[in-house]
Amino acid sequence: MAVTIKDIAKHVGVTPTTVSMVVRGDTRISTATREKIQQAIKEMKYRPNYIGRSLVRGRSNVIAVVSGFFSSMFSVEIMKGIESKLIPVEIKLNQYATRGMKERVSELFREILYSVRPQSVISISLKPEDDVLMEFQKEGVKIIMIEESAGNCQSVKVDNEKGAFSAVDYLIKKGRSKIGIVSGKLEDGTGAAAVLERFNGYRSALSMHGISYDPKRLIETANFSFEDGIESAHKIKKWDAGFDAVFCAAGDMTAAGVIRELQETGTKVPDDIAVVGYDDIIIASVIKPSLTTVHQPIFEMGYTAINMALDHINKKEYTGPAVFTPKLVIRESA
Amino acid sequence: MAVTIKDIAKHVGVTPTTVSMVVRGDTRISTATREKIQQAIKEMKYRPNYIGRSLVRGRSNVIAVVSGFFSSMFSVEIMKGIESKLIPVEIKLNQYATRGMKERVSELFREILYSVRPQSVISISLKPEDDVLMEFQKEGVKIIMIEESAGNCQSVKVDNEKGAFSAVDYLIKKGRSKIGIVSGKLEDGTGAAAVLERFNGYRSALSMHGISYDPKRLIETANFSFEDGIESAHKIKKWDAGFDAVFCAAGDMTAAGVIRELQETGTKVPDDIAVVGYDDIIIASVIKPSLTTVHQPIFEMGYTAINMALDHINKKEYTGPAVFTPKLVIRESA
DNA sequence: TTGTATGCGTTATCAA
DNA sequence: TTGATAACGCATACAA
Repeated sequence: MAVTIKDIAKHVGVTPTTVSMVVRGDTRISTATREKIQQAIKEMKYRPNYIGRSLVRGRSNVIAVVSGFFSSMFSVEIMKGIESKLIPVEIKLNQYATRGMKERVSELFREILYSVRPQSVISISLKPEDDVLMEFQKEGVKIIMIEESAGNCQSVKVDNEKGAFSAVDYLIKKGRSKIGIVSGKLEDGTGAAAVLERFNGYRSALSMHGISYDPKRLIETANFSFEDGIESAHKIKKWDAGFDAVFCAAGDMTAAGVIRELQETGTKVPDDIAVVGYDDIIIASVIKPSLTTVHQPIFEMGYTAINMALDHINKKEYTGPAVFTPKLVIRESA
Repeated sequence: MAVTIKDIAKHVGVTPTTVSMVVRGDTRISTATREKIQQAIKEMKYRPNYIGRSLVRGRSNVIAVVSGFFSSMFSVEIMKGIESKLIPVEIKLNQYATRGMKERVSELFREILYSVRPQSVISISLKPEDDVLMEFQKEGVKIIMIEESAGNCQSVKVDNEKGAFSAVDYLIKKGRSKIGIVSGKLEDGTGAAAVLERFNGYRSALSMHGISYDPKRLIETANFSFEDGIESAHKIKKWDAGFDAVFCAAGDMTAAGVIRELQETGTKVPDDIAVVGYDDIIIASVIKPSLTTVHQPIFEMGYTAINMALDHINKKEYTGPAVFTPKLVIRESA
């Protein structure tokens, strides 16, 4: 069996209480006793059992990170930002994925709240129902929302509308007018704030330039995948509305699929159809033509989220940026 | 405060023991009592506190996944495989990253063993020292190693030597003879099993065809990154050894960098220099020319690892594949 | 079929 | 400066 506080206490000839105090760095213990105990801790290789500690404190030293999938490019980049922060070893990062099951979101959050009892939660593009949020507040567990927001939660956001606007505005200024949008599902309530905001940016850029919106140029996709892009390209070629540009709000991976399939079917990018992506993941600079896209400071968002979480744990007030501005990166595809 | 087993017991008029038994599905409880208790659990929204449960069981319901970085392509694909398995909600997936600090590997594993007390550990390309492995065995915590192996651990592997061999063999049969290798650091002890095996595959393919190995055609890189590829391309152009092909054992991302930079500096791929990658991540089919590469069944490896972990928890014997064979996927770059 | 008693490892409160 | 005692929520051996 593992070494416990009791073993140390017995070995040194003090009580568990005293050992516990030394372990936690309480200054009231005399130097002599402290040194004896620290010596024993080293010799006997004692390590605190986090489970016992959590039980008595009513809370585990966990930061829960919740996402639809941790394998998506966006989540990965967020995780990079989170991992770039030096997190104290005693704080655990737990991952929970809904695996795309929207109906499970609230249930998962409740499960995390009551059964895991974390210090705080970082939610990636996910938002549970209002009564769940209330329960979190009641229990004093903070939720940090990335790409979502709610009254009593801190959130880390990018201005999606501005990002989309800048992309479409650019296309129009380059002389394009039959501009389509490849978007995530619009009607889909949960976790679709970003989708809607980008769509709004697209429409407002059009109307600002006096171009009327044609619903035939809206292509909705579900998975933000390369394959979605290929499928979208088929629709673009098939639909009679005609296109001279596509703003791929569904992200670079999908944009890469669009470009690939357009090329395969004889359409020149950007000559026949210009393509602008969203995210600026590495693939954007690797494909040919390289992708003009809206850069998202995703890494920084992850870094910000973990800072907020740690500040909350340390009872400090977070005072840094929380809203990031995306930036159009011009390359070859538009 | 949250609802506990005691609250339920008081409400129904039984003891906590009885409630506990119902929660865990013990069949000895009479239907009448069981139903009353289940009713109360629903009404009062009781959820078991995993911390209490873990304490008394001496083990938390955690599967720890350890990796250098969770943001690497390889880890991401492994995570996809892990996530594709339906994991019972009461089992938690914890992530621990060494963040590339090799000297922290053993310490991190000990920390996980004694302070987290997980059910099992999935180690991605990481191997702690032997005495740490012994301690895990003594505590009955199983380590499942991906891309590594040790006496008393289950491991999930690919035959790297065979994969590298098939790539280089293919290049030679296509008429290339001045074949370089872009590899991870060879001398680097920890976590470098795969690097060495691929290098061996490269050499044995050469020697099988009577081509002598020229150390000037070995380019070592550190980070498996796109930038590493760019740097490698510079060396390829600069070195007097001459190249008509490059086997990029350091992976597709690096291969993409090599190709990009060769093209930028006027070298035609594959006409002047053929390039073969390793991994077959999505980028391989997206770049131009698309990348001939060795497909790694990384997803399946992750899926296998989580199955091994769950089988261990359920005290079943895992009986599936554990060694995967990579397969050369021929595209345009070679 | 249900209850009693005990303990898991740690910390908090209060007393000495 | 240290110790005694109780408590956190749950599970288990054993008794009834």
